[in-house]
Amino acid sequence: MTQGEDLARLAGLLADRTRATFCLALLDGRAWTANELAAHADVAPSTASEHLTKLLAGGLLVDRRQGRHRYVQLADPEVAQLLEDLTGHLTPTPPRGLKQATAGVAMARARTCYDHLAGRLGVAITDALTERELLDQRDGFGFTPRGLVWLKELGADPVALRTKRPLAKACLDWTERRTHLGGTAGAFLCTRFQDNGWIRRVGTSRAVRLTPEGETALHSLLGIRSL
Amino acid sequence: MTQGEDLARLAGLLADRTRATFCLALLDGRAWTANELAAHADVAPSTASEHLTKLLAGGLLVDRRQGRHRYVQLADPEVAQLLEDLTGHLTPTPPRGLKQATAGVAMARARTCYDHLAGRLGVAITDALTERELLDQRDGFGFTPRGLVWLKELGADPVALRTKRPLAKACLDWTERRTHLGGTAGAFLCTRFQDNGWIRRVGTSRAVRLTPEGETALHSLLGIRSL
DNA sequence: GGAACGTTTCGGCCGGCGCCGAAACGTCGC
DNA sequence: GCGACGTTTCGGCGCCGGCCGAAACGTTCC
Repeated sequence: MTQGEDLARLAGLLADRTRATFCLALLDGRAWTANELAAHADVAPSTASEHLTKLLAGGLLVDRRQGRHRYVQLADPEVAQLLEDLTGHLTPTPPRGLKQATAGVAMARARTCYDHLAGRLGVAITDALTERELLDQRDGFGFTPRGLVWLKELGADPVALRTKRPLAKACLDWTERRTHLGGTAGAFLCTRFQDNGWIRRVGTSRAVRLTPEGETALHSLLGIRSL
Repeated sequence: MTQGEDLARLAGLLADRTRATFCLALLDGRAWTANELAAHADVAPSTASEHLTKLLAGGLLVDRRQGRHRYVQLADPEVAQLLEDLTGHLTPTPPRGLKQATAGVAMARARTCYDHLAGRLGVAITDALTERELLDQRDGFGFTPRGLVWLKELGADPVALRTKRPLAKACLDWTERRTHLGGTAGAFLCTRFQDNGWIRRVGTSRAVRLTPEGETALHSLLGIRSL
């Protein structure tokens, strides 16, 4: 009985245009300031502040105060997963206009899913890892011993990756309808690729673009030719 | 941008105590009448009617009119999956009182998840199917040729099970945090078990109880001893 | 036909919520 | 210290949405 109230409370957090826009923006995994979000959702800063306190209190977001700024981001990967689930269940509205259409194409090709890679790029990497027996999807979803070595060779710190959050996690992709690699390993690969200049963010969106260097690197590293 | 509005609209459907209670009740997979739901959520019939039209319009529910009754149920298994996802993300509130506690134990042991079996029973069946190589979880999630024969021997109609909805689908269990069998095959097993008198509903809840006949049947059929 | 029953529509009430602008607070840089 | 800036608090406004009871509609049962 009280379960219904809890569900209503959770849904209520997202049942507002402005708050929903905030959360979707935060799905890029970055920390935003209150002002940025206000501008993005086209509301007054004071309004944004009120919404943020609600989302904070609801446990969907966490904040980090730095000087006169207040950075806010999704509370944890589970929240991101929840949002991905929800957006996946939306009735797909056909894109209006060329701009949105090309943006959709870029997102489908490669994007970040909270803190790891998704889209065709994310799936391709996951497939390649599985094919080379670095990742094992047969029982559970985890790295093989050889896969762990591979991660280490890429510069991963085995200790840093051993947290409460699972190393590898299957994350469902709503454009590909396939699973791709999440977890701390997925996050590591995403930041590593970015640091190496293999991928670059497209504008301020969640879409990313594979650089020429990234293309050759992916080919030599995992045998991925093109998307 | 409009994506935020869509998400808000979807969440808004569940952002009401009464509507959330309706949806959670409908998670048992059965069709309820408007009056039953009104009584269950403790609101006037007229209020329930208004909520139902909203949920209908929102695509979460479908209705079937029969005489002077209006039966309503979840629109499709995807909606059920969405609701399961959401409830799984709720902060688990400790049960208050002995009644709720025992109810929780029964639910954890065996329950229906929309139209198939979940809880320890559901997971045990899925594990047994996998172990006997009737179900294959290695790539994708599907029945092996031998598994299809097994289903047929249980009385499944191969034609009836071949619909747009997948035969086997991995469904995440929020008490066990493991996957169990959904899809048309999962639904078939659930109704078959019920028809055979192997399981019986506990009161009007989603919890089910394994009958003595069911216990011996599960042992001979899949080697499952006890939960 | 008439009574009982499930359902729906309508009006009206009430509370809550999102929004803004103004003002206050804190921090940073000069 | 002072101004600029990001953020928050507070009133106040307006509207939307949930709730009910009364009445109407349709079906079923007798």
